[in-house]
Amino acid sequence: MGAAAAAPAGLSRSTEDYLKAIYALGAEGGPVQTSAIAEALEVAPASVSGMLKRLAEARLLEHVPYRGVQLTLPGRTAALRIVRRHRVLESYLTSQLGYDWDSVHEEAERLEHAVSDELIERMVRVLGDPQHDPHGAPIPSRSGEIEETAHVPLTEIDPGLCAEFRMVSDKDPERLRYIASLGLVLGAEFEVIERKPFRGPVTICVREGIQQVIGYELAASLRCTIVVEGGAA
Amino acid sequence: MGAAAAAPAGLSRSTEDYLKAIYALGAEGGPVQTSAIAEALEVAPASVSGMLKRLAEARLLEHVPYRGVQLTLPGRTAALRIVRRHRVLESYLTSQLGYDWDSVHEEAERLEHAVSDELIERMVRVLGDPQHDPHGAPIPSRSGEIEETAHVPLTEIDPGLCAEFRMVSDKDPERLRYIASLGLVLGAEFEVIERKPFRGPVTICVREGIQQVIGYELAASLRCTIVVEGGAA
DNA sequence: AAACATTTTTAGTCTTACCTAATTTCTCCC
DNA sequence: GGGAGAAATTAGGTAAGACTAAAAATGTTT
Repeated sequence: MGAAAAAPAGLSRSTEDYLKAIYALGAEGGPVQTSAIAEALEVAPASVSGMLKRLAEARLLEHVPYRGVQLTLPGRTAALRIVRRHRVLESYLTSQLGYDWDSVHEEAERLEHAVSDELIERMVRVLGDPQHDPHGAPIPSRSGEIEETAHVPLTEIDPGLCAEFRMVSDKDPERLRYIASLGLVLGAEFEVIERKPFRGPVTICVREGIQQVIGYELAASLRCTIVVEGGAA
Repeated sequence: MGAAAAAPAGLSRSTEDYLKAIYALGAEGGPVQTSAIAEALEVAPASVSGMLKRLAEARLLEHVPYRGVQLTLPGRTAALRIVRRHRVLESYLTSQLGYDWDSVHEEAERLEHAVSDELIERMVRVLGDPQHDPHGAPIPSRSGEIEETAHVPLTEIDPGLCAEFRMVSDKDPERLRYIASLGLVLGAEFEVIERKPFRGPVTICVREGIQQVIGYELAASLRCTIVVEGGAA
């Protein structure tokens, strides 16, 4: 039973988008609301209701009317297959075709529905089995396992501590360009200098003498791990 | 005026498939019949009639009812854009991702509708501006120009002459595998030994002492150029 | 030129997936 | 416990793109 849970083939582009969105929204396991899906996919809530009925009939999710939805195992497996495709594509486009981390998302978003499993596995082979995409997100395995990320938002790290920048959402190109302009590339280490109250900005020091002030919203999107001084040796 | 004729963006997958099929069928300039399109795309003739009406309304082709269709300049440009994508993809998948010439077609067929122009141009850059796809078909330029091919079917080459294998359709994987198994790779030189009448088989000699007998249908699909003995120096 | 065959088009359905508008359900507050 | 407001669903419509069956145009034969 170790293998994948019969990932259903031949899902429509729309179906794949819904499953992916529901998976992303329901990462914590709780039920996902219609309005959240509507917002994520930029469609009217009524359209979502209609699609949820079809997806529930196909046993890809369970729908409790007026309450929300939850992916079934086959639904989750199908969603993770798309997530794998998306992240492998982002990795490949970045490493082999010169894309920047702010422009790959859009391209991967279209390609993920068109590539074959074989092509994805060929890309994986060329890349040497990458574990994370260019934004630090873990790439699910072929059988649908995904690494648990235990990252902390920058807004929750106490001043004085050192941290490493580990992950950020790939959705907004402008934000990604701005982050890079601050000197924050994946794996960058920095010290938290100050944190203003009431959702105020966070000040960090990326390199000796260079401080950056980061607004709360942006800081909250930066996922980090706290660096233990002298971790090795 | 030198540039492309305003290639319309945002065509549906179906629309792109129709334009590509009509372009391929109408290579000689004559009108293309409904039934030919239906057969090429494996849809009912009635479905083709419906789509032709939409395409004519969009000014992508001219439709004379009961007679046939012909692409307009914008239609031809759009078709050549798809052909370019398809052939660049086939070249890239073969050269960079280890696909064989018999398996690339299917993958390219799906990807051609999903890739951006930017990705295609990036692939072109990695490949060093290839002029032909893995089956010898010319790759249209970005502005929609395409090389005229003046190849001869193997069935029309007289015994005693030497020829070079230049191009073959990418559609049938089994046929491609068989062709390769005969020692016929693109650019291979051979001598025509014998040609039986009444659409009979053609015998060729690929290497000293090794003769191959090729059925008429297959031989007709092999496009070649006649080799002039001692062409250089 | 009439009759038959072929090709194409029209007519009428179906499915997917979206929309707006109207209704229903849930939640929260008084 | 009743009502206001938010959220979700149903109802009814549109567009693309496919289908089958029936009708019309074209071509071929005698």
